[in-house]
Amino acid sequence: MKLELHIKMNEALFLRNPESSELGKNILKHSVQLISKTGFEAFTFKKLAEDIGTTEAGIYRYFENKHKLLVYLTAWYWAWLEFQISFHTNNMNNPAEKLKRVIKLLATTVEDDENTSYINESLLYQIIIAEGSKAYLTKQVGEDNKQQFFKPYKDLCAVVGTIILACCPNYKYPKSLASTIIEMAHFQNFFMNNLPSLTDFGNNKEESEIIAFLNDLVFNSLEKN
Amino acid sequence: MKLELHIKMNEALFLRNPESSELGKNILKHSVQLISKTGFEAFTFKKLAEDIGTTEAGIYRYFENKHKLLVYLTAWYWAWLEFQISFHTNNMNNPAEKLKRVIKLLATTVEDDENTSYINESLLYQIIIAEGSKAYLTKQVGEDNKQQFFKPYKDLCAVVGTIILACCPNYKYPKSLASTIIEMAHFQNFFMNNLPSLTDFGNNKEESEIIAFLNDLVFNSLEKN
DNA sequence: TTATTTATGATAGTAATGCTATCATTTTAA
DNA sequence: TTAAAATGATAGCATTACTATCATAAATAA
Repeated sequence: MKLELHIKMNEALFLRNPESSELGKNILKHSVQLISKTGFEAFTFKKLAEDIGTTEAGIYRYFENKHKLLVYLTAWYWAWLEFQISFHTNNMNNPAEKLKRVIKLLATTVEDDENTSYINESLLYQIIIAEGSKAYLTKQVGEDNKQQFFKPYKDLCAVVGTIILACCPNYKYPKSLASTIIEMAHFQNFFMNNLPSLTDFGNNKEESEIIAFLNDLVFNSLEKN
Repeated sequence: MKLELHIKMNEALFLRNPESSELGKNILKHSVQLISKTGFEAFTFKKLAEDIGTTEAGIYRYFENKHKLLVYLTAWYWAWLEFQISFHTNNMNNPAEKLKRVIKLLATTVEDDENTSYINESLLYQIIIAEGSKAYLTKQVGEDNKQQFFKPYKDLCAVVGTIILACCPNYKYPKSLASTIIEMAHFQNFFMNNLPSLTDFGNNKEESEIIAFLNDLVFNSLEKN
């Protein structure tokens, strides 16, 4: 038995649904590879087209510009992660255990699920860490938000916030703590690997230490309340 | 009496020292205005030159490219902030009070110090919030780091880490907590104003609530240890 | 003061980026 | 089997991201 997970994406993110054709899937697949290789700044539709063996115009039929493509990929990731979380915390009745599991999922390098899709989750995780914030750190964040581009991120944040409240109903900042955990899971990883003196993990570079830090941070806050 | 604070910048950040001439100072002044107005992506040296009333080539004599200029501005900000912190926490002997003061300084919109310089600190603070991470979220972060471009940020982080340790000598993650406070002071502000459902401050949009959140986060962690 | 370096302004030019448009050909769906 | 839709090939254009040249103005040193 093989079930394929399908994530329904916001239609305003693309001109033509990239999941509806081979070329579209290639765009997703190769853009993940190319962005993770060159970084988002140096990434262009021309290079992507050469990579795939199609033309620039071909890419533009699917995505308006590279910003939309980045937003698409990040939205896909957040939606995928929310599913991972709901799957892996299913039937857990202790909210604290649940929250620990969430933190672990957020801060652990994902392995590519070879079968699932044309998207390499492992490379995408690297993109999220290094480029993810660029999806919303723009002047258009307001319009993009109106079009619900960040809904998967907000949904994930809401899910985490709900678990936090389940742990500690009196806690005053569930949503801010949720966004803090999510962002820091990635930033501490980026810092650990690139600016290690901003972290306490420079020597071992172990994800497990980031997880320990986040657990410490979160549970000290929640137990106090 | 009027003392002017002077920040000595890393010479590898510029081709010609922008503080050494009127044109240079204009570049700094107008780039802060223009970046905060248009965002870093839409900001170009051409537009900046028009703004100032000079030519594109003129700007290139000072800065290699706009990335270096952004790194310059962020480095300036971190150095300036470190001074503010050392000034405002001077002679405070209670480390917890000191840390509270630091959090407040990090999360409070700065007012432009009209006199100090050609840099509008208030606008620069907005740039740091919305564009600051882009200074290091690049493929060149390693090389930039080798050239010490992020030293002011790392120094600030070290200062905050030291205060954290003074509060609680057993605490295991002083540097990671420091970078978390610094990043979150800005991200929660950005979220509050642009993606409010990621925070608990969407209704009032008060900086004081961000400060309260960060204090809660930090001191629960430190008191526990 | 003059001579000389140094900074600026004006102008040009070039390769790459970020698109849009057209049209012929192939693929797919009715 | 025919019409519709997707792709490939090519062209073009405005903007971006630079680099180069040369004349002039301003600062400085002899």
